[in-house]
Amino acid sequence: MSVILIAGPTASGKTDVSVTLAKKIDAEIICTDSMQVYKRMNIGTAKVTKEEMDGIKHYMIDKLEPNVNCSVAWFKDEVKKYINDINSRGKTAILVGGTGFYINAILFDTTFTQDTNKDYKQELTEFTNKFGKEALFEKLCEIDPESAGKIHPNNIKRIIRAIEYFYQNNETISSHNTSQKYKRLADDSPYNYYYFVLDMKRELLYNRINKRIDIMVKNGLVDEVRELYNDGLTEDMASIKAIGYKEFYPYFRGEITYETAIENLKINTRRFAKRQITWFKHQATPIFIPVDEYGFDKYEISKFILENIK
RNA sequence: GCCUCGAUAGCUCAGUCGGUAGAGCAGAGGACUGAAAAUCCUCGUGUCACUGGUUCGAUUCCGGUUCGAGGCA
Repeated sequence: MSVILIAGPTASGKTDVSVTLAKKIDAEIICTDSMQVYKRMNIGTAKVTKEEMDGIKHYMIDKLEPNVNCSVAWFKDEVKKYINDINSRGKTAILVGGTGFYINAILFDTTFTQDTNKDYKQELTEFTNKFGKEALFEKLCEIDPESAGKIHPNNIKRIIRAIEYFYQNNETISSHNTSQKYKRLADDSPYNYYYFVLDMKRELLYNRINKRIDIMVKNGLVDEVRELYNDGLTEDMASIKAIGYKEFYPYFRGEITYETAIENLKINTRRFAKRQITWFKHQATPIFIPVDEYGFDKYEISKFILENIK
């Protein structure tokens, strides 16, 4: 089974390139994006529109209500099913998206055992609020010194997961992570994959981000977010942690100005793009395509991709 | 025209009783395996406006110039 991956930071032009390529080779597209799965979040997530799809089938979009939290394990299983289905019909699957963590889970079939224990996680969160993060870290040091050496004491989220993992599996998360990471290092994938990342000079990317946000706002982003806000969706939900959404909540509450909200949105998007680039550079081994050197020409870029998958 | 205040990092500013400087923000680098658009770590950035003078030594003190803000005419 073979898949083509088109990844890259936000605003790098993935949608355009992927549809152009899909039309060329009669492929179908699966979105590997942690936020485009949510319904009612269209403008802010830069979700493909019907027109942009141009007749190409897209999957993993609008799969969840914004009040349901997505998870990698679920996402991976869903994508796997779609890949199998597309391949069984003799078509190629193109995975398009910027969530590197999800992409790796799919590509190297990360093993996820039993469901997470939300109650226990909640318990640990309450413990932290009561006794402090130092006490939480102490706990981890006792049960899993190896992980304690890898996870920074301030990274409460990771510490909780490590403790939870040990509690559930009686095995340290560090040994689990090592075995899963090995699959990537050994390039042990169930798929014959071609992995591309759209890349360009940082300054150009930042200009595109700033411009795109202005367009999103013009297209009604604020109204889209306000609807979610008015419907009682709160900032602790995974969906509302999305960039383009969380920035407006303080504005709706009157805590910051409209201008500040927009500026925060731009800053957060730039930082996000930077983190994405770091991921692709170090947690994956893709072929980087300097799209600026191709004049952002989707046909030229598709041509390059085709030349590299033979 | 005169008077006063200001000019220091990309931005907002602090500071140096004279020994060439530091905060916040912006920015850069990194980690990452069931919240990942999340979470977390590390790190700088300089003709101290220009020009004379005093001084062993001036970004700092004194004079002039330029620019900006305010005041008086």
